[in-house]
Amino acid sequence: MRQITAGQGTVTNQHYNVKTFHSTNSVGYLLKVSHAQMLARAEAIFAPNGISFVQWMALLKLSEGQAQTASDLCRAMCHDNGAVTRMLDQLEERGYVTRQRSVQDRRVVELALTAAGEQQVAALKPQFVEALNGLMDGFSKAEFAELTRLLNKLLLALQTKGLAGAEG
Amino acid sequence: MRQITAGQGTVTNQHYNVKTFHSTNSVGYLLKVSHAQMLARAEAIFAPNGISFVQWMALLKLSEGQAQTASDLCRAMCHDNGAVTRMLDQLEERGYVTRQRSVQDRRVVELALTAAGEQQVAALKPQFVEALNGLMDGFSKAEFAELTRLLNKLLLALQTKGLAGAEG
DNA sequence: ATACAATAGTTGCCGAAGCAGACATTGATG
DNA sequence: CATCAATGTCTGCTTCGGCAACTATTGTAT
Repeated sequence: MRQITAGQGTVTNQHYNVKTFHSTNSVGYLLKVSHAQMLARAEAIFAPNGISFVQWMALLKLSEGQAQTASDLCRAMCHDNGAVTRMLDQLEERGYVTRQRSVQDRRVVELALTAAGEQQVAALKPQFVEALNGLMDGFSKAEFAELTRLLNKLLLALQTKGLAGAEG
Repeated sequence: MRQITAGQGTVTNQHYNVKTFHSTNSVGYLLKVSHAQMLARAEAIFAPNGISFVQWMALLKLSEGQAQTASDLCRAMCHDNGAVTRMLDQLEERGYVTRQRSVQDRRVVELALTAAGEQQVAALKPQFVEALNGLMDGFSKAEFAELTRLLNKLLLALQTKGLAGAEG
C-alpha cells in the first residue's frame, strides 16, 4: 500500500487523476517540449555568433555576479560539474574568460570575464531580449508576470520537495 | 537598424528590457532549470523499473493513441528521428513494442504495444501522477490551471512564431 | 513511363552532458 | 599532530540527442 507523501506532508490537491491523466496535460511534458523548442530557437540565434546558449548563459551569470567560480556556475545553471569545466576550457580558449587559482582557498579557481567576454554578453543581450519579447508578444503583462511567478514557484517546489515517490 | 518583428507583426509588449534584464527572470532560463530538475526527478522514479523517462513517455504516447508510427512519435514527443529509431530498438528488444511494416504504405512501420508494454504504462502511471501531484501540491487549482494554460500558450507561440531575430 | 520531390525509417558521426573516480586542499575532530 | 569528512576542480567513460547522409517507397508532374 503506497503512502502518498511529498516531502513534508500528505497531498491534498489532486490536480492529476490516473483515470483522466493525459500526457499532453503533464507539466513535465509541457516543460520538456517548450524547453526543447525554445533551446533550439535560442541556439539558432547564438550560432551565427559562434557561441552556444549555455556558453552565453555562463558568461551572463559571470557578468551578473551570480558566479565567481566553476562550482558557482554549476549551481547557478543547474549544470554538470564536468561539463562546466569543459565549457570553461572553451570559453578560456576563446578569450572570454580567465581562470586564476585563489590564494585564500587554493582549491578554488576564480573566474573573470575578459573585455571580449563582457562585450559578447553586451552584444548579444539585446538580441536575446528582443527575441524573448517577440515570443511573448501575445502575452499580456499580467499573463507574463503570472507565468514567471508560477515557474519560479515550481522551481522552488522542485528544489525543496522534489518529486514524491523517488525515495520509496 | 534592426527591425523588431516576430513572425506576423511588430512587438508591442516589451516584457523584458535590456537594462533591467536578469538571467533568473528569463522564461528560457526558468524553463531550462525547471525542466532539468523535473527530468532528473522523473528519471529517479523510472530508473528502478529499468526504463527511462523518454522511453516511458513513448509507451504512453502509443498507449494514448497519439502515435502509430515512428514519425508520429518524433512529432508528438518533439524528439529526434534517429534517437526515436534507437529508442524503439531498445523497447522492441525488451518486448514492450512490436514493429511491423505497413502493407498500405511500405515505408511506414506500424508500432504496437505488447501486453508487457501496456502493463508497464499502467504500472508506472499511478506513480508518475502521484509524483506530479506531490510536486504541485502547493499550487491551488487556479494556479495549476493557469500554469498549464500559459505553458500551452507559450508552446503555441513557439510553434507558430518561434524566436524573432533567428532569421535576421 | 520517366523523372523528381517528398516522406519514412535507418545508420554513422559528433558534440555535449551525466556519472564516477581521482587529486588537491581545507576545515573539523580525535 | 593525525585522521577524516567535505569541497573544488579536473578527467575518463558512457550515453544520448542533433545532424547529415542514405535507402526505400510513394505521389506528382512532365
